[in-house]
Amino acid sequence: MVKSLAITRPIAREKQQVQTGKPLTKWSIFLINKKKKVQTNMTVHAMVESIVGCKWSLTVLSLIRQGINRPGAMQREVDGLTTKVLNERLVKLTRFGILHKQIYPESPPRVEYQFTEFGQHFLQIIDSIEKVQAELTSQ
Amino acid sequence: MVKSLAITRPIAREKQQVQTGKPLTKWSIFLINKKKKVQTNMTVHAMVESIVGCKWSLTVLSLIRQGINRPGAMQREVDGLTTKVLNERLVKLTRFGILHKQIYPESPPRVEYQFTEFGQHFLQIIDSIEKVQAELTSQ
DNA sequence: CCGTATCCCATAAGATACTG
DNA sequence: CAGTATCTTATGGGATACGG
Repeated sequence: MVKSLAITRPIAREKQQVQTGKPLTKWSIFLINKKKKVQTNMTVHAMVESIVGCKWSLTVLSLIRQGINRPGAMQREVDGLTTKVLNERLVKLTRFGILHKQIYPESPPRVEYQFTEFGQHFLQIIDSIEKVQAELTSQ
Repeated sequence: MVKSLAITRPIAREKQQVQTGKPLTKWSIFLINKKKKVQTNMTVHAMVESIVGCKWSLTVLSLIRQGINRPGAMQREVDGLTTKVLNERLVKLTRFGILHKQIYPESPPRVEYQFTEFGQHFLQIIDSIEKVQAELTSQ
């Protein structure tokens, strides 16, 4: 008899965190749930794992920072990025409160994503990655 | 007829990178392979994804920085970290040249991990994560 | 253009047991 | 103590098609 497998992968881990509210460390941050903010015991550490653990997340964040902030444009820019996955990432980053989704009621529909104030904090992490990259390259 | 699934997850991505040598961007760094250094077209971006994407990696790096650098001690410190996964992470981080494995030929055997000079660059990333955490907590 | 839905399968990580 | 091996299962992400 084998016990059921623990939830382990990034997206699953996130769900688990939200459900159980169990912290990895002592801090808490906010996670946006539908229309209200719900406090959960998720850490930046866990958030970073959950985000970076998902393929294309860093790519998407980089793109938006470069000003490529419309889904269609992103897909055109990146080879191999499918609609489904792109949307999953955008939804997730939005749920995390890192991105804000701006919908323009036009025809054809237009949507733009931008960093929230909260999300801007995360850019530091992207920065540090690029900084390391630069350091290692310059040698 | 469905084509074989592309290799997509962190560890798999790493293998793919090493095998094909296809870069995600224009930079190259080193990956330590057995006893010689082999240049491969892996980027810090990809490396970070591959590392952080794996559960417990950040935890392990944090532990080592705190001076908890022996496998047994790590396991005692962290709840839920199994031998198998811990070892997988340590091997990987060592292969990446981020950690150095120091073996003391004693009995009982003693092993200690420490950051390589190369690996110290990565501490910036951990730092930035902790900085963000601190920023978000202090509000 | 934007988003959702379905199908599919290689695989990450937990559980467990075992060796030097 | 350090590390390996085997088994297991839920799931991330690609492919594809469809709807507003």
